[in-house]
Amino acid sequence: MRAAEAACRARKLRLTPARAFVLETLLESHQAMTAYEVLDRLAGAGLGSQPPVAYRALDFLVANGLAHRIERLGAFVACTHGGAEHAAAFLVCRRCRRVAETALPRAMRGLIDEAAAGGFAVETVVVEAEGLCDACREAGA
Amino acid sequence: MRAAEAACRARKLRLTPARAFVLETLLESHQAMTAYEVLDRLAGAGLGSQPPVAYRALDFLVANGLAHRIERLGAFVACTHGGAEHAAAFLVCRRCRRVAETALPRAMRGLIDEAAAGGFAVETVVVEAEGLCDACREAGA
DNA sequence: GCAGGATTTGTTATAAAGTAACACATGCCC
DNA sequence: GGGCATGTGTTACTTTATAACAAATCCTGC
Ligand SMILES: [Zn+2]
Ligand SMILES: [Zn+2]
Ligand SMILES: [Zn+2]
Ligand SMILES: [Zn+2]
Repeated sequence: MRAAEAACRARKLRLTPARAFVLETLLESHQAMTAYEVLDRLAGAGLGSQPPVAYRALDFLVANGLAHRIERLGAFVACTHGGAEHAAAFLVCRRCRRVAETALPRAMRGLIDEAAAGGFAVETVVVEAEGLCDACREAGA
Repeated sequence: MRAAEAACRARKLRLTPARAFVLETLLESHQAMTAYEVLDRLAGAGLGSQPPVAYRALDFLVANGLAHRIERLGAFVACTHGGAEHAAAFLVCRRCRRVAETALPRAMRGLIDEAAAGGFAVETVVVEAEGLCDACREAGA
């Protein structure tokens, strides 16, 4: 959180109350949250009750690398890197929706270069591994 | 298409009229199609007009490796491998929604092994590179 | 301080994507 | 041809996401 605030100051981004609240909410949740779950929290805090409020805050956080959208779940998680420039991969538990962020394998370069050779200009890469986390595996599939 | 029919016979899968129609539709479309676009075609062919009709056919095709869901788009493409067992990565044009299927980099193994070492059992991996295809890049961003 | 532009918020309404549930039909095995 | 699995038709609904536009707020240069 501190890191995020610092990153926003450094980049002259406005971490408004709603945005800060959403980021804190994501940081405290240990699972991916849908926009509507976030919206519930916002409503509870009196910061807005309509979908666009949640989507706007989330869009801001994602655009500035403070949060990530997990495509597989249509849900969001706080970034664990405090917003520094980075490419990430995710381990997504299909049972509890817990998400671990890891470094994007260097080997992905190969894919990008190959694509470029074929005329395709890669801008972003989504890597999401779905499976079962430790706790869920022990608890039974 | 021939390959898909053969694969279904070999695996005792029922490629019913609706399923075959959806697969053909995807094969002929050179872009990813949403479930509702598929549904429109189905309706046009008199094969059903309600969302579950499209989703059931698509679920069948995806479950059996004859089509893939592009998470980034919430849309579907026919597999270019005729259903043989395989892990794929995708190059997704954000402008025209054209999708190219490529082999999943062998290096992804590293990610999977690393996850396993951390107690996470990977079952499937989604790799989608988003960017601009050759044609769209030339036409201007 | 304050005009004027850019950004952010509040709100309504609507679009798009996906699923639950259940009755009915169809194929398949014996 | 009885019984069971699989597939279909349909209704209704949930979840996810955006368009559009007016009001408020912030910044910047004067
Ligand atoms: Zn991150
Ligand atoms: Zn889990
Ligand atoms: Zn494929
Ligand atoms: Zn394109």
